[in-house]
Amino acid sequence: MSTSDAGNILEFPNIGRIGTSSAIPVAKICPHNSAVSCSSCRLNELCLPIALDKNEIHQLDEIVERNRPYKKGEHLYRQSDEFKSVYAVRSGSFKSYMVSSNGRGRVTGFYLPGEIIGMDGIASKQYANSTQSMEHSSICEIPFSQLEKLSHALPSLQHHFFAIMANEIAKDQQVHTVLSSYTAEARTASFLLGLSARYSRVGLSAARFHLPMARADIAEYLGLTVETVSRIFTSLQKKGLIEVSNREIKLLEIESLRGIVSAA
Amino acid sequence: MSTSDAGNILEFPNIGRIGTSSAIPVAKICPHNSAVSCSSCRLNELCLPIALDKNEIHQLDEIVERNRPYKKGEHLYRQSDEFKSVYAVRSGSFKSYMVSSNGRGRVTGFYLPGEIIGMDGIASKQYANSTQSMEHSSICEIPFSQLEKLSHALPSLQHHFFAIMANEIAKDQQVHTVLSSYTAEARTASFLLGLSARYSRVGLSAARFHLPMARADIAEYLGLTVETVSRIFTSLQKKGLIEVSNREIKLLEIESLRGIVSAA
DNA sequence: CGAATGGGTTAATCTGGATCAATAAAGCGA
DNA sequence: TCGCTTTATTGATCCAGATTAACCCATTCG
Repeated sequence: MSTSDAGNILEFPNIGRIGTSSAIPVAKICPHNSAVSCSSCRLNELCLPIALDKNEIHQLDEIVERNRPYKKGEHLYRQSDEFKSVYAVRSGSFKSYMVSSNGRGRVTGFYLPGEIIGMDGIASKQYANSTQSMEHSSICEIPFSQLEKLSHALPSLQHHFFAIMANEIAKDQQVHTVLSSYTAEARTASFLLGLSARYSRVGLSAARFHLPMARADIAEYLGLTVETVSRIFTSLQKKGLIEVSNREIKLLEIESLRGIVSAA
Repeated sequence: MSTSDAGNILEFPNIGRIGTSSAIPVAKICPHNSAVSCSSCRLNELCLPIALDKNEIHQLDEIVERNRPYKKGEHLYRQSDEFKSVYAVRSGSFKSYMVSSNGRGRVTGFYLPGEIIGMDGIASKQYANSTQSMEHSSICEIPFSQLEKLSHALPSLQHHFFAIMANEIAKDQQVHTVLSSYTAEARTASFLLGLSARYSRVGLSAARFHLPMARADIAEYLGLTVETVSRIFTSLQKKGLIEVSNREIKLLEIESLRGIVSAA
């Protein structure tokens, strides 16, 4: 997958690859306390520094602020806060959601290590979502005005940031397709395959992973109810396509899952 | 609204304004044969040249290619074509859609004058959608490699293009919310209000406009069926909130329509 | 420790919007 | 202008997924 899958989690053929990257080296997730610099961060091939040379990474390093870790449930920012920075997930995971007048259906994205959070605030100068840690997590904060200045100095950074944003747009359009036409089962399969792809790009197993989010979050994200998500997990398990135990997921028949998605 | 509402059509409070723009002057849609240069284009306050000074607009002008007009149904590009340019709608309208293995639910966006098309192709170097004219339309083509170079030379253009892309991201997230939780009626009301806002920013009436797209396109875009869209148009009309006659729409009770959306 | 709390599953029923079907009305090419 | 095709409306039925309602289990906390 790509440098930033942030904001959605669905798997599609042509989306999620950034043009410049060819073979992305497998990296391991950095532990919370590692990565005092981008050059030493194991995510640097997936995150902002992609395609930058050593000297350029050093310049990027200068503007990155490595904040204290976030506890589960802590907010990175809230809807309507003044936009100041974008954030790269170093470890853990985040979800963003919108508060709408009624109660339902508001999770807009999940963010895993190496992904960029907060780009929705750039245009209006305030964040359009609230974003919250789903587990103990750590973050690199990149003040946007400085990122802009640096992008101006480093054409490859400008190019890459354009690509990160464009990738987000392309994937949001895929999500649009999913939400507007897939069945509950196809949405769920697509969701699992998307997560799988995103985990595998940070060097974790594509076939076996931990869900950082509650069923209710998945349901909101996919425009379903908790009960439906739960039922579909059970039914996929009965069909032998996956194995679920609490939040541990094993994908047993990835091809069949893909089949469900493309039949949708 | 903002410089680029491209890709979705829903109205929301904080989305769709670009930070730098304060009071956007009302402009009229340029006729097909006008606008031989950005500086003389009546859309220049809404389109790419926003926030550029005279000299900068002139430089932008140099890279813009003003293509022959597109007939109804003609393709601007097709899914998987090599990405080369982004496009600004000069007049008319376009729709973009994705071909998925099954048949249904594939329209991903509508594009009106002043809006930017094709950004989904930047990341993967090929277009993720096909995009097609919905009526006799004209377009400005902006070769992306040149836009990138020029953005590097002109910080305000870089800033603005970041904002255009970010705006697209923010609005796609709003669409996510709509598709994942709104009822058919709320989706439709939201759609009409969004179109209204986009028409009014190019100087046309917010209360009365022509739908460039077929009911089937609206249905696909909103994740509904033609029948449902048709029924909801009829029922909104019976309630006295709108008046529909073929593709002519009059919004009679904008506040009530907003009420439907926020109750959703 | 027992109780409260938050997640998760399962089952029974209900319903909004899909599907199926028929007709009407525009648009359009010859 | 006619006939054909495409688009839109309306009605009757059906069904995927929502809703409602128990219930289970793990934490956590007084």
